[in-house]
Amino acid sequence: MAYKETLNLPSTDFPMRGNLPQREPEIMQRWVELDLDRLLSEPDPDKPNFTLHDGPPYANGNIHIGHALNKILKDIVIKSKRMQGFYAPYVPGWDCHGLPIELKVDQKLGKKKREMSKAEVRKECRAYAREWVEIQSDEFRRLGIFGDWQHPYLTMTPGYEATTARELARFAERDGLYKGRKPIHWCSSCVTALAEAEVEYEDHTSPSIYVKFPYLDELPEGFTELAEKPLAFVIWTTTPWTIPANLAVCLNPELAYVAIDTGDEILVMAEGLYAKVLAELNITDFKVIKTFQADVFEKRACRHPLYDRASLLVLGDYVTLEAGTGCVHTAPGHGQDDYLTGLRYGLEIYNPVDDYGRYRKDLEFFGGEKVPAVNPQVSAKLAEVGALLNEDKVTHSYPHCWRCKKPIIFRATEQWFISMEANQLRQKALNHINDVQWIPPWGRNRIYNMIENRPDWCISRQRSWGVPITVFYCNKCDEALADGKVMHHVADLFEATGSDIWFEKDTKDLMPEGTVCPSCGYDDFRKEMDILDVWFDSGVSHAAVVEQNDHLKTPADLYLEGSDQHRGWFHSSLLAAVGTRDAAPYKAVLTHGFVLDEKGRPMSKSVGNVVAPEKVIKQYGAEILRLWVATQDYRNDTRVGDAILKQVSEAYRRIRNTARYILGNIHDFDPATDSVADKDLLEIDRWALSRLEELATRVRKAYEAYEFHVLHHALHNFCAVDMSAFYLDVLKDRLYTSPAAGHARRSAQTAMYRILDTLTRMMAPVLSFTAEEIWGFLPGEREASVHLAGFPNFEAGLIDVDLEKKYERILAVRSDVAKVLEQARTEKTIGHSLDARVELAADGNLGAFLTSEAEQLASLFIVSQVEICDNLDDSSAGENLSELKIRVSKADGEKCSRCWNYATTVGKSEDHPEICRRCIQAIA
RNA sequence: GGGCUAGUAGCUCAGCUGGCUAGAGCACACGACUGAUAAUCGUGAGGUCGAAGGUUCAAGUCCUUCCUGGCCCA
Repeated sequence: MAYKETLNLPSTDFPMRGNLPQREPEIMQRWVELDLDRLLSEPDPDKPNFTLHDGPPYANGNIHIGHALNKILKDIVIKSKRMQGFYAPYVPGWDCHGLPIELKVDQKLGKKKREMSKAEVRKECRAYAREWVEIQSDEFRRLGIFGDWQHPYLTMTPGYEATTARELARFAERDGLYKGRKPIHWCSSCVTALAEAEVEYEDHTSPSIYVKFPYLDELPEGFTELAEKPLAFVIWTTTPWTIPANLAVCLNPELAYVAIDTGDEILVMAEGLYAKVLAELNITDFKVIKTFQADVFEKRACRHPLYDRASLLVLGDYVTLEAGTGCVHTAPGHGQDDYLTGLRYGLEIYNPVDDYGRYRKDLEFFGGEKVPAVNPQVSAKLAEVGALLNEDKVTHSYPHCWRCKKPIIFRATEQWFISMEANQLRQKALNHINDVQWIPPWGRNRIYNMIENRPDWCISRQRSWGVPITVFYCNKCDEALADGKVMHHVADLFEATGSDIWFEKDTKDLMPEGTVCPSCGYDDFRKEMDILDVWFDSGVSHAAVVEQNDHLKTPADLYLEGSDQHRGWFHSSLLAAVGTRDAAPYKAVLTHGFVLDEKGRPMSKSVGNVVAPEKVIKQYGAEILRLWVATQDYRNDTRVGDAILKQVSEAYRRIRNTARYILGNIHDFDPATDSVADKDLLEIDRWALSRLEELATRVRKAYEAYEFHVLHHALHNFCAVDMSAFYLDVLKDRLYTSPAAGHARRSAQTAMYRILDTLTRMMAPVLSFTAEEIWGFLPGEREASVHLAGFPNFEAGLIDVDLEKKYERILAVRSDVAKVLEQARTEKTIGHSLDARVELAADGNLGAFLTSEAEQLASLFIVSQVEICDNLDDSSAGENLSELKIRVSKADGEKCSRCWNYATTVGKSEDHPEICRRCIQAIA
């Protein structure tokens, strides 16, 4: 027992268990004391700038796992860039305006809201957003995200709002801004526009009518047989009140249509629907006289059944065979598809219904009537003119107002748009897309297709919580004044006090003195009460943040968000920048997938499969969440759940224990005085450093390519396979039993020290807490924080390809030996591998190789003796190396009670009868 | 319905321009050690590469169709 005292056993205070939920806050405290966020935000003119511009999360609710994934990825990018030698500041931001917050505040205020002014309600919204910014800020910091948290950007601060207004002014200056119409959900009872989130779908009984639209154009070539009788296209609708607004009938160019002779007339509908329809109409005597594709009728005209105007035949692929006739009644002012079709064909976005849901007075037949109550009258009128084929009732899901619970309508209203064609915005945006690096590359096609096909950007919202659209209307001629100069004037006012003044000040105080209406010369105006789409807010962040912050560089090097942002922020940012600057706001765009549960389903409260970051942090620690991010190939969707997190924490423990073991074995090592020069290192130590350098190279490349899962697997594999299972295991004998300050032990310590130093730096961007913890235990002079240090430089001299080849061969032999040792263990010949004596034999090349390496094989196999024989009869053949013969037997001699190797020298010494000669020399 | 995208062992990932019995690690089973010990080491068992066709001397890798997911639209 006394001999144990002469060993150099590992010793460290570095705890085996991470205890992350407790320890992480302590490490964060250290970062605060070091003032790391500020130090890392300080510009460093000697370093190239790398700007990752943060996409602002919405300032409402606690963060979810998707936020965690996004922010951790950004943090890994920022930290790795910094360690690669960049100055990489990170300015986090929040999206603060918009409907969800307004609705929450509405709820909170309840009846009180009615007595409050718009400006007062906005103050409540502001306070509400601010509250969540603080909460989320803490939550993000708890994840170990570094950034300028003292100076985040908020889309609701005066400066930001001023920029938003200015960017809008720029669009106006370039004639990119115009007023048009678009159908929106409208509640005639509440007299208000509704957002999709305020619409509830419930069952509702509506009329169901079939209506004939008489064809009155020339027939296409080859359709003469249809000229013999009156010809009509048959539509089906459940909203008769929209018939007065009908401007077109839409057909699907992919579907076959038929003309049916019913005796007195010829009716047209889709081939796949006519049988069903005719049955409903009780028409039994008919004949299909022609089948055709609809495209020949494109842009030919029917006559409106009630009014003396055309209803154009148009094409649209959204027409289906699910219901109706295949000929779709199209009122561009009253439906989404209808609207888009209307735009494509240049139809008027016609809406004869006022804010209270009444037809305009001048509408023939129905003026002043309320919709949809007017439905029976419309049907009656259609019957009267002979256009109604059938009337019935149908129950279907229909939108209702969430507040008053009444059915709502779809109705075109005046809205502000950014034109996709003015200044060739669309084409320019498409061109710029091609100059951006999309990671993964398919992102390019995704956003390209969207920009190519999207309609003009509707930027107005009939809401309170947002940046006002800073235009005025002449009180005399009603002309809109969207003048760049005037708008810039307003923006300057916002700069000082924020956009609330729009709702607080009188109109004349918001306009430059002497402004008159350009069309009538009058000088009395009213302000627009609509606000801007929040996508416009965040879309101008390049102007409000990147351009205005001296620490950041324009255009940003990288935007990094979920793949839904091809439609969202990447999209609006691109349009906002190209429209005003003719440049993309980013050089590269990186996207990640969505976080799903372990079965690959989206997370939802109702399914009960939500994994909350907060809970993971409490149970495992933020570090495990960070490592989880690095285990997943985030370019696809990622999965998370208990089993996966458990697996991640296992991987974590392996890395942590490897570090701990090394720390324990270098506790008496001072790199400044005890290091062994490269050329004097023992062979296997040189091998270990060669492997390390290859790992570092792979890891460096993975960081550069943003392939963090590659780096994690490489790191983990290195710890588990190269280190733990081989190198560190083999090293034990040398470390424990040789003289503490002798060359052999110092050589091992030198290698181990360098390995851990490199590993720690390499893991720091991912395992930010643990790397910091290890850093504090590493000996030698070093920066106060690993996050102030850099990645190690590439040392080509450490890579020794020949040596690695040699060890590859040794490891193959070792693996074969291990199998035979296992057999011996099963047969109870040995327990520990040191109980064994191994005999090897092989012909030719391998035999010569083994003979040349004979000296160190016992140590590498962790057995007591290895002997190379000429021939072995009763032996096992290798599995890796079939020419290899292996025999295992009980080792010769006695077990040394100090080093546990068997040796014939044990018992030969009178002074030390229990230990071997090697140990006697070691303790001498 | 459209645009984009994914589907290799229970899990997380490799598998380059088609070419040796499809690889790691983890988890699992069994065993060893008790000087990394709520650790460590060894061995083993896991895959018709989503399915079906096709091209080829040869396909996880190329082509077609289908199935099942995801994001965004409609």
